Amino acid sequence: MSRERFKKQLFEQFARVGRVLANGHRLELVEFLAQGERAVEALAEVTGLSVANTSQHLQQLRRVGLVAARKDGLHVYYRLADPAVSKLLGAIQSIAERQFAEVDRIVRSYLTAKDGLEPVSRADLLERAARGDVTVLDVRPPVEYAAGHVPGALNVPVRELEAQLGKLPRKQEVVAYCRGPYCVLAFEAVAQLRALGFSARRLEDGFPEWRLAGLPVEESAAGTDPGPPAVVNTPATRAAPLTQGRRLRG
Amino acid sequence: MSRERFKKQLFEQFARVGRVLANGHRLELVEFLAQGERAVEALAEVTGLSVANTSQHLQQLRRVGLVAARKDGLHVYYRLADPAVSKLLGAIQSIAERQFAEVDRIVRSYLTAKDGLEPVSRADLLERAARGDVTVLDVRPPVEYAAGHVPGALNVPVRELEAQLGKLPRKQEVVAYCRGPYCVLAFEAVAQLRALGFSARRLEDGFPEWRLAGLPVEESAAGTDPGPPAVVNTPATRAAPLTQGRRLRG
DNA sequence: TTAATGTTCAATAATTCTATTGAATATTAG
DNA sequence: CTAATATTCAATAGAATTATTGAACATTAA
Repeated sequence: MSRERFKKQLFEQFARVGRVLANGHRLELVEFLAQGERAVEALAEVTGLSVANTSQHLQQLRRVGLVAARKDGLHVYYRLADPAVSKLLGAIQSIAERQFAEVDRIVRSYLTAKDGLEPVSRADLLERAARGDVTVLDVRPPVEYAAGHVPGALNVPVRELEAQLGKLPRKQEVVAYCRGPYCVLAFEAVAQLRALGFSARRLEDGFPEWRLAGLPVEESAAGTDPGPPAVVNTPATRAAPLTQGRRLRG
Repeated sequence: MSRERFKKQLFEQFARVGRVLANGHRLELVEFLAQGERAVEALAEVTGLSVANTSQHLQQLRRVGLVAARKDGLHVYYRLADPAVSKLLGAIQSIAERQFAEVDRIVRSYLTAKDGLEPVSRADLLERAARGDVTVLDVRPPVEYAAGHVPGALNVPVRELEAQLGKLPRKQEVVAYCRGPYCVLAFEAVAQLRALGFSARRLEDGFPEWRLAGLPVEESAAGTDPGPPAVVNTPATRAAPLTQGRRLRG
């Protein structure tokens, strides 16, 4: 094999990974999977894609080793193949962020209020939580909360926020978080709370980054919905063949 | 703006970066640019693309902020916009590597000899170089050598290796390196040297990774070819508009 | 000014990717 | 066994990406 051909083949392999990162829906799937494993239908709902289409995107992700899958009964649960995938997504986001005024513009145009939205750093939150002078608010759905959350965090999904205001002390600052720097749930919660007179800010990034940073994580059953088995991101079971001996139809 | 629309737009922005990483030639360009800046024609030669095509690929890389460009006289010099881009490429390569038996197969099928090709770690090389019991061999072209190399390394391009064997002491092990883990020059040099009876191994990864690791770098004029100005990877000058006031033709 | 050079632009055909549709497959429950 | 469910497969039309071509542009030198 000539050196030129060798190089072409090699970079073609690398590009296969790149191609899979070239679609917004797939990146969204990766972001969502960063929290733990999910079945196809749930992923379809989050992204707004059809189930069939979601399945195809997931298989592309799986083919290049970005996600892994595990079959349990009727469901196939997907998860990130490696925490490094989360970092890869972060790198892409940060490059996009740095480059595109547009990313900033989109974020800002969604957030009507501009001031006071500086996020709280993980270190600050950890310290203030230890002193007990802050209310930590997890605005993700109970399923995700159950799979792991910041110790001591209250779980109030955004939809129920207004109904459950009573849970929140008014004297302390509220720090809200959700899935990651671009998960809009926390933005929304902060906006709502501030509109209601609370002092509220976002945590920098979100829960996956908290976990990645090696900070303490609490796991517990959620009150309402047990959700899928709370096996979170264990890269132990490698992608076994999902279809046994199925072949093209003659 | 609804939350769904907001998310779609955001991930579409991220996917713009992903799309640019979806092509083998562009990844190859990034790998080559990891060593320092290069003019378009040189990049076209390395990748085997036409100049026009290379230019278009480079502009795609530039549009999403992966590379930056600087115009000097007739030439436009491209460079990585940020060392983080090098890491991003590395992440993609490592995922591809982990997933594809094929990547391994390609590499191995190019290397006829399998044994003794375990690379030398950077730490080992640094230590042994200090003791002087190893010959460090930089097999990249003189231009690249001049822009920065491992201290004390001899620069003998692969093509001239056989002619310049006299420079190499036979009693010491030779450690060869080039651009990165997938640069084939070092593989070739090692294969040649071993065939000639030398004890030879590769350095793990290559020079860009050496530099990224913060290890000492020596810069010097190359013997033969001064090459382009040896400004290496300074993210200081941001991409100024390259075309001044040029418009579509009526 | 003109000529030469390095780079970029614009249009095009060939290839590749995407979402949709409806059918096929595996698993569980009855 | 049959029915119901979750997922995957396969075919297809519409959209996007790629390499090629030749021309246009910007810079330097004469």
